[in-house]
Order: sequence, then structure tokens, then C-alpha cells
Amino acid sequence: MQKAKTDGSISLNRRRTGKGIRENNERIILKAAEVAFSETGFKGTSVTRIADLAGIPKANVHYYFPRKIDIYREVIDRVCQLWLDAADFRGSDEPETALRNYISAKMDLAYSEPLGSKLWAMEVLTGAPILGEFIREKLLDWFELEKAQVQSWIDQGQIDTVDVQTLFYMIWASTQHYADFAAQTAILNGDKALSKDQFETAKGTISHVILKGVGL
Amino acid sequence: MQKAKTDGSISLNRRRTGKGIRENNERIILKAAEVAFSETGFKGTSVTRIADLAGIPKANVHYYFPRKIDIYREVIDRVCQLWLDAADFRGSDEPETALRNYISAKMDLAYSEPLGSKLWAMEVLTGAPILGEFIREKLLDWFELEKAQVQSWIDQGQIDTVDVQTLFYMIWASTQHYADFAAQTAILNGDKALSKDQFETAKGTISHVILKGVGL
DNA sequence: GTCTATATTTCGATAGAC
DNA sequence: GTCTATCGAAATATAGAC
Repeated sequence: MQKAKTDGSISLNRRRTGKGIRENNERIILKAAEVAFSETGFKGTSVTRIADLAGIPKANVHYYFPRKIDIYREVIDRVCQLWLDAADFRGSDEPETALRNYISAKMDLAYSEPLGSKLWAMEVLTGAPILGEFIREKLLDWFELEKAQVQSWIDQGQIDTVDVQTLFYMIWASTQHYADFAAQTAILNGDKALSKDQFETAKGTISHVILKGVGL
Repeated sequence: MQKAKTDGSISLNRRRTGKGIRENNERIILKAAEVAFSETGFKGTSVTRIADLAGIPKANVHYYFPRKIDIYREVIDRVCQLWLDAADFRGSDEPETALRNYISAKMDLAYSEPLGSKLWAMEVLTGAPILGEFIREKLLDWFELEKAQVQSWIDQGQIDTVDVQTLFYMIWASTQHYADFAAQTAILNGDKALSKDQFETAKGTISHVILKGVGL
């Protein structure tokens, strides 16, 4: 979350003079851009909107990031990192623990990083013009390994015979739904964002259905 | 799909002279707009883009729909109709049949109307500025009835005790994933759109996991 | 590093000839 | 009903004074 600087110090929101200015302003801009892009996508977001959200003159935004696409790439890069840092199955050989931990980690991520999830969804909806490369070059290999693990559980009779890809998509879709469709779930929840307790309840039901659903 | 005219005839893609021109051109524009809006959302879509997709001069698009928002509302209205026309649980008192049919209907809809699903997702991602009203006024009531049906199954011990809202969200998310995240599933499928057979396989696994997951 | 002014393009929408 | 031309606003991006 925080960026280590070369001198070892950490820049937070506090404005600084000297060397930290660029780093600090870049972070503020990227934070604002994450909000804006997750709301209206790349084409639908103006640099003016990002500048306003960041509380920085538009010209300064261009000073740090010459073109809009430069901001977008940085923001998407961070989302890719979030995905790669998320839990995977390789930490456990035991399907019940592995699945439960994975679902829990994905739900926690949807709760703590909803903007990242929404950005991912927005990118894929628009045809994954930037994310496509990442999915092809990094996620694909990761996916093959994870699928192999689940397939081995099936081959050994530890879980039911299910389509492995579909199982992953169910977990991804169900957990990310709570970030991507938050506007909808809020309305259906009486115009109130879901509480942390409701997230935990949802996590419990998703875990129950998925685990029991594959025979655990 | 086809619109009945007052004279009883049907307009398809073929250009006509006389009374059918407006209706025919409006349909062509709406079809193009559905593609464009589902890709880049309302703000991110230009009237020029819609006109180009429709193969109609931009000025003509404005002749039929004075403002961009007029096109958008029409397209969203159709999506709302699709949702309401989709299957619900009230056709069956028996949970296994009801759930299986509902999942099947939602998967068929994701396959046959992916643009509608993507538009819905795009709208909700952008905060549901238009859909919000529909969700509040129509979907909410529908949802309460459906939830009550599922809750009665739980109360009568026909299915496991799960969070009913979460169960619905799992079904919606898992089925709509195949439309909304098609760009991603295609890449993970070797840069090839999923076949009808793969859709059926996915439908089978989703049904298996959901039904068994709630104790059926 | 900041910020006003501005160049250039694109966009939504309209006018008006045909 | 069609379509060229265009207006005014908004958007991306840059220049240049401070």
C-alpha cells in the first residue's frame, strides 16, 4: 500500500517538499484515477475529472503523466499485481482447506479492494484492450497450474467430477460480484451498502455451496 | 426480436420505402447502440461511433433520436424487459426443478443475449444511473417474492439453510459471467469464444454445484 | 514544480439545402 | 427522410510565464 522510497522513508498523504513531491502527487493522481476509471472506464473518463478528484490542476496531471493512457496503464498494472498477490491453491494439498481459504481471500479482496475488481470488470467488458496482454502472458500460466491442482483432486476422487474452468469462474464471479455489482446489491439491501457482517455471511454461504457442491 | 407493425407486416433488415422507414432505421440504430454502449458505456460511446456501426450518417441518428440519452434509455428499457421476461421460480413449487430451470434459463440468456447482460453490468458498474430506478421499482418487488419462495424451502427443510440473497447472487454472477467476461474466458480458452457445447458443460457444472451445494 | 492560457481535436447537437 | 456543413462545448495535450 505504501511506497518505500530510496531514502527509506514513507510518503503518505502529507505534502512534502523536495524529493518526495513527484512520488506523492503521482500517488494522489493514481488514487483518483482508480476511482474515476472504475466508474466510467477509459474512454468515459476525462483528465479533468481525474484532476478534480485529485484536487490538482489538470495541467499538473499532464506534467506527471503526459497522456491519459499513461495513467490508465499504471492503474491497471496495480490491479494485475493485486490479482497475482491474491491467494492461490498451491499453499495446500487438501481441497477443503484450499478452497475455503481461496474463497475467503477472494471475498476479502472484494471487500478491501472493490475498485480494483471493478476496474478489472470494466476492462474485460470493454474487450480487455490492456488486460488482455496480462491475461495471456501471466494469468494463463497461473490458471493452468491451478486447474491442474483441482483436476488432480478429481482424478483422486477427493472431489466430484466437475468442469474445472467453470468451478473457477463460479468462485471468481460470485466473490467479485460483491465488488462489481455493489450498486445493485446496495439497492436490493434497502439502499444501504453491505456491512462487513453481511460480507462474512455471504462468504459463509458461498463457501458452503461451493464446498458441498463439489462433494466436500 | 421482430417488431410487428400496424399494418401487420414485419420489417427486417431490408430497406423499405414509406411508413416503415422510421421503424426500420430506429431498429438498426438501436442494434448498433447496444453494441457500442455495451463496450464502452454511456459516456465512453460517441454518437459518431453508433452512426458508423449502424452505417448511417450521424445527422440521421440525431433525426431519429435527438439526444444520445434517448438512444441509451431505449436500449436499457429493452434490457429491463429481457430480465423481467426471464424465467422465475414461481412456475414450480419443487426446489430441484425450479433451481435447475432457472439456472438453465439464465445460462441460455447469457448465450443468446450477451449484449444485454453486458449492458446491465456496465450500467451497474457506473453506479446504475438509469437502471437504479428499474431495480428499485420493479426488480425489488420481484426479488422479494423469489426470495420468499426459496426461504419457504429452507423453512420446510427442503434445502439447506443458506443466505437466500447470496444464493441468488451466486446464480446471477455465475451465469452472467459467461456473457460479461466473455473476453476473458475466450483468452483462457485459447483465444476462442466458448462453443455452445462448452456453455452446456458450464451449465451442467453450475447446476451440479448449486443444487448439491444447497443439499439437493 | 505550479498554473494560466491556449492550440487542436472530438463531441453532441442543429441548420438548412436537397 | 437524407446529408453536408457547422456551431458551441468539452476534451486531450502543450506552451510558457511564474
